[in-house]
Amino acid sequence: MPDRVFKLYDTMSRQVKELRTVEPGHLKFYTCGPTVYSYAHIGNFRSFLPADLVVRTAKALGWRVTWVTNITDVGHLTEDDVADAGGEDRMEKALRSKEGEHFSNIWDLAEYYTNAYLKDWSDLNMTEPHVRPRATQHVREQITMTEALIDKGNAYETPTGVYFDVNSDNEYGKLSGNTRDKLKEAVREVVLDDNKRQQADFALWKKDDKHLMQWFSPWGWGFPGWHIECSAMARAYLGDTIDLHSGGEDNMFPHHECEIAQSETFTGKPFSNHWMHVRFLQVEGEKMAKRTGNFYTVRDLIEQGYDPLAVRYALISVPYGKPFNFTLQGLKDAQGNVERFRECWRRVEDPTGASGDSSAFKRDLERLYSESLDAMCEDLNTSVAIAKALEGAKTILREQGLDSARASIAREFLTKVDGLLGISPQPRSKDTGEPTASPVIDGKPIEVWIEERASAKRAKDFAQSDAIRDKVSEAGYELRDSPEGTTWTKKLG
RNA sequence: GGCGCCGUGCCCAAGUGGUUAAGGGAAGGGUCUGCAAAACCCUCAUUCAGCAGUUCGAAUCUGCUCGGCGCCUCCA
Repeated sequence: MPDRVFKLYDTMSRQVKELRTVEPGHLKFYTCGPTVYSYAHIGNFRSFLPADLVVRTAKALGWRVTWVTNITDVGHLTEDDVADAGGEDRMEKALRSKEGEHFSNIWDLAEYYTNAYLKDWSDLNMTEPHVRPRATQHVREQITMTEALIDKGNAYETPTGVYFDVNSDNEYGKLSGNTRDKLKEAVREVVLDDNKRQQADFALWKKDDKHLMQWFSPWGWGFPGWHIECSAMARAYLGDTIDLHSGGEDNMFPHHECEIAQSETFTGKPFSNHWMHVRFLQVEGEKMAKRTGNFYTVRDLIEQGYDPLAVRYALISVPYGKPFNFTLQGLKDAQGNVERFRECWRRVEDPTGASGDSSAFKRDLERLYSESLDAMCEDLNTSVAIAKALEGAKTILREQGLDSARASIAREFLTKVDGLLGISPQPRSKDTGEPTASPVIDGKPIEVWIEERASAKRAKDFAQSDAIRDKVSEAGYELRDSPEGTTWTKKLG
């Protein structure tokens, strides 16, 4: 296999460039995770999925990967008048609006939504990171870092908290282009906080002895600022300089800008050598919003009968740097293609064909996998990578019956493609457990209808069997006959 | 006001200087099947928003026009 170069767009240098690792063959990668104040929505996962694809691609290249992605379980503030200076804590707000539903306190709320997030993550077949640190478990490191920044003259204490002095960092603004001069010219209305040296200064620590989550610090009771958690956790697990840092495009400023300022003034070394940002998605051509009714969580879509892998497929079908319009039609298209991979696996598990020369078959599949990996190395060109994988699926399905040699070749292809893209699911042993509840139609479970239809078919009473099919169909389910019997699936809305 | 993205067949979409403009969906035809589904085969852009220019050569580069969108201290 020729040595491949893994290229990714780098926000800092504004160009596609090779992803290099400080330690040869070992990628150290940090991804900003969600604040767990509600269910994560498909937009959250649209931005996490490319990180998963970076990890998969790096592994396919034979690299070792250490991937850290955090969970922000202490809320940052809702008001943006002045950098982190005011507003309401997002998690406290969520607790108040949802109090009495499930949660007795804010820690329960964080725990509940953390678990929901982890379930969605796993449903979408995302790679497990090596560490998934939580902000509340690293407050000590955040305090230590804040103290050091005060000592170095990069931060100062006021009656309301500790702030980072952006004037002490000449490079502030290098990622987003929001340099200190430009920030002064910002046209937005801002409320000046007299406690701060300049409005662009952001909080490292907020003094607040009323906050629902508070810790004791050298500055009294309070809680850490939003940006400092990622600096502290990235350093704790990956060291002073990491190879790659990713997040949604909104993270670029202020979050990542502030992380860079904190980390680089603290260590005196580069924080991350490569920056990746994912564009926000739209839904049915509009910004996703609860108000417009186009707001989806992963569990919403699964509830509606969509395959979680189809959701994954749809969300990665367009490269991460392009505007992406998520549509239900696109999701249906995705579902059909995921089914196609499933059909490939069925045939691989049950080879029936006569043996013959399989060398061309092998050569084609090896080439297609290689082209798929090439595409991923070109700034994660998932459109092309998926197209190559699908060509492989068609190559497999074209063989009327696979002999054992071809089945083995096909199995290797499907396994490798699944490792790279995660959309060609190797069937787990005897299904995934969790039997789906049988729907009841006109007072009878669907299994009874299937049995009655089978009897009608045996009696050649096709009018009756078709009537049953229609009845089940009207109830929203589809029957599918196969040599092994009849199965049912929920029809998609 | 600043920064940036996009406009390719009925729909989604890859391609960013040079052989036949990927792939998926839909649609039409066919094979198979009691029906349905699945699967396979065939058909489906002389053309890339418009105009002007650079070039031997442009969907790809430059300029302008029209249209859609994102970010700029809540947000993935």
